Amino acid sequence: MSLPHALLTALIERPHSSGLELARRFDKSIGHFWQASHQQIYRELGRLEADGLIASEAEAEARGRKRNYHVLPAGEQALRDWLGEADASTPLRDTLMVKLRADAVLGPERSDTPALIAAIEDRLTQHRDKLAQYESFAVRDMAHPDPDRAVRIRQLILQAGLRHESGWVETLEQALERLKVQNS
Amino acid sequence: MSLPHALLTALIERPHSSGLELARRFDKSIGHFWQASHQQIYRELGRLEADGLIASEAEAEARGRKRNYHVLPAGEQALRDWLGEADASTPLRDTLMVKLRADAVLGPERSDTPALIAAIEDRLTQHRDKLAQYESFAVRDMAHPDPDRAVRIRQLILQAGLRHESGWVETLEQALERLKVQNS
DNA sequence: ACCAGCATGTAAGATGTTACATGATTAC
DNA sequence: GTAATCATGTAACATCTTACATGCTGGT
Repeated sequence: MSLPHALLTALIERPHSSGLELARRFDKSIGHFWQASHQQIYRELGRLEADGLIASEAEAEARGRKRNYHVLPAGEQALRDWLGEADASTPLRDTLMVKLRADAVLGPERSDTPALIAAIEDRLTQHRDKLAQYESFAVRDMAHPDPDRAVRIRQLILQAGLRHESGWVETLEQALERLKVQNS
Repeated sequence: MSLPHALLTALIERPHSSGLELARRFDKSIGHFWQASHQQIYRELGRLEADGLIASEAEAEARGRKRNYHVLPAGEQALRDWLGEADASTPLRDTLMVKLRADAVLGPERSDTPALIAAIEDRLTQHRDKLAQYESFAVRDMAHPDPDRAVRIRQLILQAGLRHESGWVETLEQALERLKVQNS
């Protein structure tokens, strides 16, 4: 589970942030590889504060008031310790693979292959859009004349995203090709 | 959510299966792209039966007795209907990306890069193992002389797995390369 | 005074994980 | 008969999603 650590990272990168500001950043940069809703973020910020890893400077603890957090030394240490923990590899887990298998098992007569083709085309559009977005980031990012450590790591993460999306585009294009031939 | 549909697919493929048999198959073929524990499977089988999508032939409803299920017409229809539903694209979501970003944000002095390198090497081993496993499947699968519809779909799914794992191997190798240079 | 948007939360339910409990069957 | 294993579950908890509730702030 990485949400608390993603929040610690985001707060070290930009201290004095509020929950909503963090939620907005999770919709952009961080969100490209770790997603979280604002409800999750508020809950997790509460836990991190209770655990003494972050603190808020809010005088007023009122409901609608902005609360800005910063990371305490214990929080930075927790993040550092976490870097060395082993994590299990993310297994492939995707509904479309299940659908393809269902189509194969049902067979051409009992399946509804045209509907599946439409669903795949929809997904393909999503991945192509994301891929285009990443490519525009890459153009901006690779132009860096003398990238430092942080920039090089960001480039690395971006390349992982590009690989992920172009892999899906390739997979889905192949799927369409095969399903359409067999359906005509 | 695809677990019920994955179970329907598995039960159409091999009717008269019990919960434990399904759980074992989720550790093999189906499990390569959709995972579920036996607890989840039992719970979901109960729901599917309550919803009238599957039925069990067990005379005795006793606790330790084997219960074999089969799919009812309503279940097959539910599966067919599901094929056309749109699914959201699986976003990249991985703890190692968060760790890389944390390392970048902490900077060379405050991070523990050697620990991160060890964690990445551990992950790299996992993905290489999986990749080797998929490659051995591929050798067996691609040898098919005249693949029918079902076999071609299985090959497609396997290629998606290969792409996924080799993508991770590539990403992690790049990460190690960059981190090590900067750490020496 | 009011409204739009900012900001923080609560509640309920689905899903997933971990640990444990219990009955039935088979091999010896 | 008893131990191992097969087979089905329960319980507790963590996570994630969806929908909703409430308070604050700035513009008109």
